Amino acid sequence: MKNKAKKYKFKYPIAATDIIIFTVDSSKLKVLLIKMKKSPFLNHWACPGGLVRTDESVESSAKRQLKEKTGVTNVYLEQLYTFGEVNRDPFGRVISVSYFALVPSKNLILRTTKEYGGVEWFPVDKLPSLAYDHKNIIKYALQRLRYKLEYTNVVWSLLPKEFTLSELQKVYKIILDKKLDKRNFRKKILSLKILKKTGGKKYAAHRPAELYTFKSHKPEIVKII
Amino acid sequence: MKNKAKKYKFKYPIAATDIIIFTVDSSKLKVLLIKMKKSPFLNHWACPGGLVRTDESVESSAKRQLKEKTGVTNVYLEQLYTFGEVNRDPFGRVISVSYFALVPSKNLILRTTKEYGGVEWFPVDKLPSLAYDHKNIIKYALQRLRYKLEYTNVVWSLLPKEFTLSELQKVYKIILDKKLDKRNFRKKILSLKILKKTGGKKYAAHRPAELYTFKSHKPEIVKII
DNA sequence: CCAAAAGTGTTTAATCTACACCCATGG
DNA sequence: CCATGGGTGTAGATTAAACACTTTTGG
Repeated sequence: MKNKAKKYKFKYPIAATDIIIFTVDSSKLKVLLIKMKKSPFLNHWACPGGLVRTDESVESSAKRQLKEKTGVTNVYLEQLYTFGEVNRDPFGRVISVSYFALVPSKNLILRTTKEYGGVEWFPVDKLPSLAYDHKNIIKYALQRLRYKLEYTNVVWSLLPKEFTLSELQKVYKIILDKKLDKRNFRKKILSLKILKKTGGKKYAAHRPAELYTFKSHKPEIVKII
Repeated sequence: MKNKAKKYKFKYPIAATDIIIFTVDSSKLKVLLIKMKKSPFLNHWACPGGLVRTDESVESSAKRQLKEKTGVTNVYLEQLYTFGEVNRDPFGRVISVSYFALVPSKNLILRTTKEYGGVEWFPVDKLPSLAYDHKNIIKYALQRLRYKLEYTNVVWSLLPKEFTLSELQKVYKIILDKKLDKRNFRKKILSLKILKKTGGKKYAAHRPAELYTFKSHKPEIVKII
């Protein structure tokens, strides 16, 4: 009965946020996870998250979690889905409003707290044992991410301010996991008029590449692929 | 202080569901609303909804609300968005997980309870004064509905089992609010192989129309328009 | 026989797909 | 001078858009 009392500590379900944070790094799509120290999820990993307070909106809560748990601020953040199965959380009746975040790979300043056993990036195709229903949530987030890349301009949130067309194409290749024809990709992306040349070039042991930026960093619906 | 005590009756925000129920009837897209009897929303209208209990999932809660408030069961129901602003509900700190439902126009068996002042269908272009942030929620639901009609087969949930191609086209015309070429529409919808002829015909004061049904009543991604 | 909606094809424009070679640089 | 990735165009296939007349029934 003690257990049950604990389980139903609150008269109504309480709300939490969980954030699926993606980046592209070393030719891999990665997700940020934290290591848990509490049974029954000892040494399992979870997406950062926590309870929503009464004095903050759900979105503010997600931003706060993101900052507190990872030090990440000012990134693309979008509500994903609300998971509300009765037994999804063994610690209590918690409804999870999930968000997904996209960060450029250089913003990888990770912060850890003693509450958790660590913070790490994992390639999405090599995930460790996950706590709660987070395996499902990540799967769902991945679908949404692929969709977003094909139908909106949010890929800007995964790239540095200036980038080459090949770098842009590579992000698409990694996330969509399919080959794209270089000429067709360039023709298409340039025809959309969402990029502009910076005038700069990236030098390397081959012909220098033009650098581009996104004209706008606001989410827009654009059919890209 | 009494007020404040009431407002913060719960240590954490509590969760509710709100359901935006659409139908097409008399050449209008309509939404089901219930009339409120409590100040500050006396005589305002709201989408049906209510608190999520600890022993039910969020989706079950939405289905329960739908049944209790309107008598409607067995309809298309999809999670829409979770609205979590701090001051969206003057009665307390409530997070609303919204759903949208699509019902065929003949399932209009409305039920009302003494808790509310009435239940009615309103055309989306002639909405009454709405409680809470429900005007926004309906606007959001409408966007989603239009998207769903263009990119999935869920239009089946707004139609009777058997229908003519003209009836199908009319639903698209009403919801998307744009003219569609009859020949192109038929060519396209038939090429998708999602319909089959029933063999029956609908008779009227003109040439009889072939009746069709959807092969599948499961949501699928299909580019229709 | 008349009114009303059902049903049906073709032509043109736009978009998508496949595909191969030369260029500019660093080392 | 060579290895490496950057940069470019065209032809054929597919898909989308515009458009008008004949058919079948009820009344």
